[in-house]
Amino acid sequence: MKRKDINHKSVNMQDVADTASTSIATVSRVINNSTSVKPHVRQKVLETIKALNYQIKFTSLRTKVIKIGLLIPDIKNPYFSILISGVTAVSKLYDAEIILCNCDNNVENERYHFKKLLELGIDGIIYIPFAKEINSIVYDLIDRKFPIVFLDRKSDLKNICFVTSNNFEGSYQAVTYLINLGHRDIMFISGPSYLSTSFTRLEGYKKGLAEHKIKFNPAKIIYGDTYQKTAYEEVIKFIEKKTAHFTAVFASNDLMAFGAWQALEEKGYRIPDNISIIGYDDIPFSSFASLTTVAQPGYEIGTNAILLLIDLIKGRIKPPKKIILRDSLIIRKSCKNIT
Amino acid sequence: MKRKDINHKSVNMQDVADTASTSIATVSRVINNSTSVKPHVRQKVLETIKALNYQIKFTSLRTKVIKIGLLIPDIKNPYFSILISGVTAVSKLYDAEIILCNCDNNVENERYHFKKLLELGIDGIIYIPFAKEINSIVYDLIDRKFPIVFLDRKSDLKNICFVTSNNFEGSYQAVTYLINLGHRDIMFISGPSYLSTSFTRLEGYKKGLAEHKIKFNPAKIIYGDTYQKTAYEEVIKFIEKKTAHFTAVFASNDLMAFGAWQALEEKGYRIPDNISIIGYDDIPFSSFASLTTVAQPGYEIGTNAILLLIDLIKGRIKPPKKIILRDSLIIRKSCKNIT
DNA sequence: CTGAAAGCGCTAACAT
DNA sequence: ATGTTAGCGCTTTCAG
Repeated sequence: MKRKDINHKSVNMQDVADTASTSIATVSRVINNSTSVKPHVRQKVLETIKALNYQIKFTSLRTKVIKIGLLIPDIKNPYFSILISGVTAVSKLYDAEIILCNCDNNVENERYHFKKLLELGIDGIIYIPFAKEINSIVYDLIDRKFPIVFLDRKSDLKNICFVTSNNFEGSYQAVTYLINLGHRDIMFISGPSYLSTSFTRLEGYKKGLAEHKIKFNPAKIIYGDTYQKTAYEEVIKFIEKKTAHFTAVFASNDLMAFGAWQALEEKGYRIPDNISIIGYDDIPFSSFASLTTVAQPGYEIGTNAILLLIDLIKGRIKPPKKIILRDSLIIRKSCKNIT
Repeated sequence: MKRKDINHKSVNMQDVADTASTSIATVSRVINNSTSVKPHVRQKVLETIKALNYQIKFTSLRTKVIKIGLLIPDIKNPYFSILISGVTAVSKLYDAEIILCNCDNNVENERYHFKKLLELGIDGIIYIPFAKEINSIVYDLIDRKFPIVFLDRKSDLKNICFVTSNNFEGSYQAVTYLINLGHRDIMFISGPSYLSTSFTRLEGYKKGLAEHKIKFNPAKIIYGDTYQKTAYEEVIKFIEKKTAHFTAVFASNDLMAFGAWQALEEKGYRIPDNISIIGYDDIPFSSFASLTTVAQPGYEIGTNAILLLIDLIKGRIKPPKKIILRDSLIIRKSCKNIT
């Protein structure tokens, strides 16, 4: 899409200078309050700007606004909305421009967006990985020392900056809580195993079991894809096949917890009377549904990410740098003591 | 934030031209596949680009990518997430850049974002109004014929483009459904009355009552602010004060429906046994919670909005232009027949 | 087919 | 205090 297709001829700074009988430099000075300009000249320029309805623009190629690309796996996941609200809140403080890229959990989209963002001349990227394979573009960016911060994924990559939360600890807490409530058969609904969050949460789950001498049973693990729908379907299957006995479900995110909840209700179980459920993320709905869950500080992850990115862009810090925030168990009413 | 603060010196097109022993114009031609370039020259240029790790950029001031500002009242509202997903899906087809602005339901933020967007030289704006007063900047934009499309608000403004859905019809259907189920005392939780959606939905509610000879009782109207929390609080108050008798609640959005639901449960009512509830929007959670609701085609509103905006930007159409999509009642399990 | 040069809208260095 | 001019990184005439 080229400018020439666009129907919009507007008055520019030179026009203002001309009709105000001064130079373009002076107009620029007035607008930027840079060096002092004689009051009556400034006055005149200001008036001319109004008169011509000139739209001030900071589009010089020399001095640019910070442009940040925000790559989101799935805009419809409420957890990411919270995270975005953290990013946008801080962006205002720096007058930074946030370019939103929704990948819809699709690797092709991700690749497309990386390419386009780079072509747009962005200054940095906030990246939430979701795919199995790290996009080759990403390796390239890291090599080039391009400012990029990873979210929610520790990864084996060297020399990257990331902010995440302590998923291991959060998961461990959740499982321990269930065990203390008397549960020993705990179904775990994992996200895709290649995501560090999923993996780490599963590890936390295992540690919780191990610490209470409960044998880990792989049959009790379901692999979902973060979506509510898939979790629902998998749990239905699990129940129909009578795969394994369980008294509690720990889902790797709230969306999947709700999918499981729905499936269980449909199969005649009542929550928490027959089955206890814990989720992860603490999306807004979880409070409504009284879902006990592990809260991730999504907003803070967002604010930390952009702050870190800006430091990177300004060259104030160099990778690697990691920020790990704390997750915390929020006890509500979806779990029952069965001792 | 100025470019000079930014730590990033990169190879540019001139560098490529130099080491490929050709001119910058030729490099540009190769990149844009514009005029034909001799195969071996093209080859050489391509190799040089790789060798130097040159990042292709479309940042010329002459030819620009379409930049669209997306002003969202509240990114945390799942309904807007759906809408955004519609916008971003289409944006890809045009390689358009979407600049996300989250207003957090705050007029100052809205003003800030309008100002900044304009300064960034965007080509058009997708605007979801939420404030009582239309920002003065907006009048100015309309006067200037700046490409802007309004969402979810019909408004009294002349010569604007908007896309919305038939809220009147949707609301009317919902109320009629409740009435047919035997409900005559229907509490209505409105959004802010100055929003056309709120207003129109209230009108639909009134029409539904009128058609069945049920007298409209203002005492049964609660005014919320779109948030779940406020609806919750207002319903609690309503019940405690025994303001009016009701057997059903019709909320102007799902978030508020859930707020009401929460309040009712807390006060000992069971849904739908004692009270029936209908919402509006059909956010993803409503299906989980089995909330009967009026579905707004958020995704389609988003796609239509950006399509319309691009037409506006390209000068293919002129305001006014309105697109009105259809809302439809989704019957689930939050309502009960009480006849 | 290709290079030189003008120019997009603005800022900043340099004169005066 | 202000005007002139070079340039940001690229595209696009215009010559040749």
